[in-house]
Amino acid sequence: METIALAEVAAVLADPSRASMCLALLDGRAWTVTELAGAAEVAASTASEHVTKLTEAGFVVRVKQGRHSYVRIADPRVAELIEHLAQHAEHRPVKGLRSSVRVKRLEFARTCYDHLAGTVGVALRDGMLTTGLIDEADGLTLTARGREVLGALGVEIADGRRAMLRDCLDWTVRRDHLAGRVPAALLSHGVSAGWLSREGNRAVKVLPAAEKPFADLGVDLAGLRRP
DNA sequence: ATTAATGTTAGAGGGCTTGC
DNA sequence: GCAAGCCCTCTAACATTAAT
Repeated sequence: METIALAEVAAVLADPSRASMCLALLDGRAWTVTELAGAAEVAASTASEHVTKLTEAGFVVRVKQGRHSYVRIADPRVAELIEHLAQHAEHRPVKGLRSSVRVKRLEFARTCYDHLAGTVGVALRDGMLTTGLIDEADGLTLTARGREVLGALGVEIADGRRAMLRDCLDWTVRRDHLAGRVPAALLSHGVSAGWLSREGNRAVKVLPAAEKPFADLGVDLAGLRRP
């Protein structure tokens, strides 16, 4: 029974068009069906059918707003599942200069659904551990000092049942970065505060304004090798 | 009210796999 | 080899909504 369910779920992601749509949705934004059709390079009607299948499988949710139908990842756990599958897919060698540059940018800093991943994401986990802002003695927890520093930086952590902090394996660096409400709030605030800028294809640009706040979080951005 | 944009559905075609 | 079935994709038609 479970094997049948697993096969059915896997079959939903086995289609190249649906896989392209899921990867596009990993940037955390809500996409219209037309935008997803463009991302997957299929007709809007085809995209609409794929969105229906992804919705029925629980991978995405559809929100109707006027004549638009917005689609987004249903749950952060779904995003992490897709991210982990991408980890295997990205094992293939990169061809061409443009692809190589794109991969290098993604390796340095990118979004993993709603939080920061890549070299910067991993450095953030290391830095916050080293400076005692988080603790992993009894699972990942935010320390009192961590709350204080984040509060001083203006990062407001949303309430909710989702875990505050958890590890998320990074497919480029092959080490853990932080997932959960805390890193989600940090990315959101980082973008609005002008520390970070979301580029296309999930890449994140680290702006000069990020140097000071990231130093407070134990990350020496100048010491990280940029692409 | 009309036009344009967007999304959904039905039906058909093509490619592939499977069973005979 | 051939028919049947499945899956993916497309066009065409239609419904809905926003813009003019």
